[in-house]
Amino acid sequence: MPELPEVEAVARAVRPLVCGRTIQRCAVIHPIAVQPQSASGLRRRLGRRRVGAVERRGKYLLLRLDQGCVVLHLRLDGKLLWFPRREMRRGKTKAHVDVALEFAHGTLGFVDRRHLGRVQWFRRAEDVAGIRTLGVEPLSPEFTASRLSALLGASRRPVKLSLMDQTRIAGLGNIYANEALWRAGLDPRRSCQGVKSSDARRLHKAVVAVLRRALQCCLDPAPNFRDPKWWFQGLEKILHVYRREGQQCHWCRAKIQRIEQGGRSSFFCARCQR
DNA sequence: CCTGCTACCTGATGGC
DNA sequence: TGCCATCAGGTAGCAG
Repeated sequence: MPELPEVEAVARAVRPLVCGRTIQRCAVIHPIAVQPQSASGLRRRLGRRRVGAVERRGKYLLLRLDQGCVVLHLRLDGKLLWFPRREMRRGKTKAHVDVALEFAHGTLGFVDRRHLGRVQWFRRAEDVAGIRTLGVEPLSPEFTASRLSALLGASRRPVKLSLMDQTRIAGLGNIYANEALWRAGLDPRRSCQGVKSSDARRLHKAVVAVLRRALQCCLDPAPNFRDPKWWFQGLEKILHVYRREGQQCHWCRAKIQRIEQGGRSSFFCARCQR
């Protein structure tokens, strides 16, 4: 499920739990979560390694180790859970956990019922193709209106697809691409070459505003890894189009429409977005 | 190089 | 209630 704001909030929440701590042991309960790597390889690489830093790149989460780094991707359904030492002794830890990183003070569990997410080890983050080719971080100073204009370029594909293209902008997914286009008043079907510089300025502002607002929402309340059922709450309240087909546009009251683009749902207001 | 489609998985939801 | 179809916030890999 998560896009940039959710992954950033997870990174911030997990950082104080594991930074400076040593992974005593890595247990791979469901090997699909580490494919195409091997469970034994991951165990060997992570065991007795110290976590130096926790970082986010696009939607990837990195645990920098004293040797190499753990690369996590939550994909659609992955989550992190934290089990304090006491719970582990009561044998609660293994429930639904795919990969467990055991520290002296507790265990960090990766769970993903759908098994699309991954926990893997790489010598360097750049060894991951998906990370190497990531585009600009939209909340960094490098992300400017003219940079956005340039990266949309003269392509004829719909602007919504390019917004979600991780090699152009890192971390924007279906929800916030939809929301940014609504906020910018741009039709998701508009071709990139049709996005003029005044549109690009509005779109740039909208992307930044939407992500900032969502991040705020994700940080408060902060992720509670100790509650196995926990996930980000309250995001519905900040959504204007996503999953609101047939409901009134919050700006003009016209009905929100749903169409399909690149196999994903796009939601927009045909009156406000042109 | 660029673009578009499919596979990968499992659970939730809604219509009949 | 049960069954079936559809949908889900992502990416890699492959074909054209």
